[in-house]
Amino acid sequence: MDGGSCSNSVPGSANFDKSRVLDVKPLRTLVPVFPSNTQGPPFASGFPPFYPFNLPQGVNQQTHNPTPLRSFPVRQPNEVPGEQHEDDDNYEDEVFDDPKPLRKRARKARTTVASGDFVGAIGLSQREDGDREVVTNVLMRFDGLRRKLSQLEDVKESMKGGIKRPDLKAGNILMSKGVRTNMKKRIGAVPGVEIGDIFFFRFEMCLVGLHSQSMAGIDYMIVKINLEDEPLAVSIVSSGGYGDETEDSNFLIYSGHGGINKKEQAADQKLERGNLALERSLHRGSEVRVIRGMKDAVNTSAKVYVYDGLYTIQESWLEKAKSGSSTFKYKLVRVPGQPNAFAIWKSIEKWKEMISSRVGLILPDITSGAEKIPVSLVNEVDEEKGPACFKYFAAVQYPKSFKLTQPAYGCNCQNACQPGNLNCSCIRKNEGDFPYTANGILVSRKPLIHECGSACPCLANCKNRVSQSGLKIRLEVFKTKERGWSLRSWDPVRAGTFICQYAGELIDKTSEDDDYVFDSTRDYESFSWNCESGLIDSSTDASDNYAIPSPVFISAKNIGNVARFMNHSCDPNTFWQPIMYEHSNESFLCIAFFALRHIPPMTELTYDYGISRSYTDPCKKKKCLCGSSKCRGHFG
DNA sequence: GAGTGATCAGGTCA
DNA sequence: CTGACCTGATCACT
Repeated sequence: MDGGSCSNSVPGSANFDKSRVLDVKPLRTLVPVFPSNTQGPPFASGFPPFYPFNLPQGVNQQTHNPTPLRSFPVRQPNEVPGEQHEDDDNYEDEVFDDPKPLRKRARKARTTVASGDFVGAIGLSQREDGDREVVTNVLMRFDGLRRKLSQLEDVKESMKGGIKRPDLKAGNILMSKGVRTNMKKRIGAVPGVEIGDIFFFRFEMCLVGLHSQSMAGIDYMIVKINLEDEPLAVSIVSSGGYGDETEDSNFLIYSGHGGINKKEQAADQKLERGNLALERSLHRGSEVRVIRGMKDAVNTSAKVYVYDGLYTIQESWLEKAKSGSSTFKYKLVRVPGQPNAFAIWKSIEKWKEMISSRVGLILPDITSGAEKIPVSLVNEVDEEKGPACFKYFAAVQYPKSFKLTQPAYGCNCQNACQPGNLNCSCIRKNEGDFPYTANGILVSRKPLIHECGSACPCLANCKNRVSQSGLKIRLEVFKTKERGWSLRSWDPVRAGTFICQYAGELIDKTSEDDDYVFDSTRDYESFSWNCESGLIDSSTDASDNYAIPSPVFISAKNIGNVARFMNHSCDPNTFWQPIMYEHSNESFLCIAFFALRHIPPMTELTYDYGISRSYTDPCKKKKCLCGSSKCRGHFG
């Protein structure tokens, strides 16, 4: 890819009111950065192929990719940030040790107008009223920062005390920097937030203006009606703490707040604040946004929140709890005509209990047990009984010739590799970063991630083996109306979650009649995913706009896994990440897919197929049917 | 182990 | 400025 291009479409780049941008902080420079430092395998100098594959250098590499990859040397203590840190332009804390502060400032001024991308403040008008793009942008930046803070906390874990709340820290930082939207409270829909959107932290809903209380379940605002101030509810979060009735997806019995004392006995609830606002909303027939919270099926200690659209309050009453104290109850009814959201979750619950209740089910498990959890095959749109024949295999098949001849070496950690332990050679290979958070979420995209393998003595519960542990989310292969078979998840998927590898046969190069090929040499649209630098002092991650290196071709035509069903989208919700690990004294490379953002259940999983550089005939490109607003029209 | 309760340091907004 | 509040991570305990 052209790592230096600034014209790519990054979330949040298009519709900013530039005149109102207060503080635009460009991350990327206009000029490609050529690192002089050439240490640090595997992409140290120029453009080598992936470590074990010494394929002849393809034509595409030289002619179409003049930008060398940046290297990722481990930053030495006292190392003066040089050329390679130009991306950190907004890194005020580092300016003092920059040998060329003047030039830096000049560059900043020059690139201000061209920026307006992932990094930078949100325009004032968009802080008040957002749209889909800003909402996505804010959420991506929140999670990037949260993951980074989480990674830093994991390192400090040995130090006692200090409860880990990266979500609060990240939210606090973004709030103070003005990285938020829909600050104006409103009754009814919030621009840019869609019914069915999912959230994993209360702060995410604060930042996009869906529910601006970080803890409280009822959010309300004072509305002037006939010159009188009246509190009206704007949104509620039902998360189970008060024993709400949530069985029917069209109704909800919600309890008022208060009355729960930690030490003393439960007290009567009072008709004040949120309770009063709900009462007034009932009288006025005012609509209330409802967010339903429940346990995350994948990470049972965490919670997921679904925005389930607008409800009206039908009735309210006072109920005696077991303790004898009285509690307010509100019956909310879903406004008809809205797309299903929570109802889908309820259906999935049923399918999980009894697979035969899934309408259109062809096979309960297309993997025939090759994966730890089943992948069902479903067709709800026509009569086709399944995709063309292929052999299901969960991993890549490596031909002999590709196997590494050099001896592999793993780490020598005894139990599980500990973040921050620089004696662990696997961590050192990752520039000192542990690639995943404690619950297995990818922190940052990198040119290559090194996982522990069987050459490492650490135990199988080592957290640095995420891509080797098989499927964790419940997937379904399904027939689409226009785009053949596709893949989606029954479980909600949070950003950075490992989805699957691209399994298949490793081949020399692609043949043009193979629709099931993964080809790393294509042109891929760049995008930002990592934590932007400048938000936290210790953020040393380079921009993730690195060029995609090295030829890797995997054909899933005859042998493959679920990944072969993933369709292309110009606005994808997953991305691929090269991962290397060692096994039986040999190194293996795999392509792993991770969630780019939070993905609600039953949403089609897609990635960017890229555009082949070897086609001279543009007619061979395929017409794109992704339907996104960012659609480039074709792919392949 | 998985599920639950207790505990505690944290945020924002009114 | 204080305090209420349907947090989220962790640990002890079934």
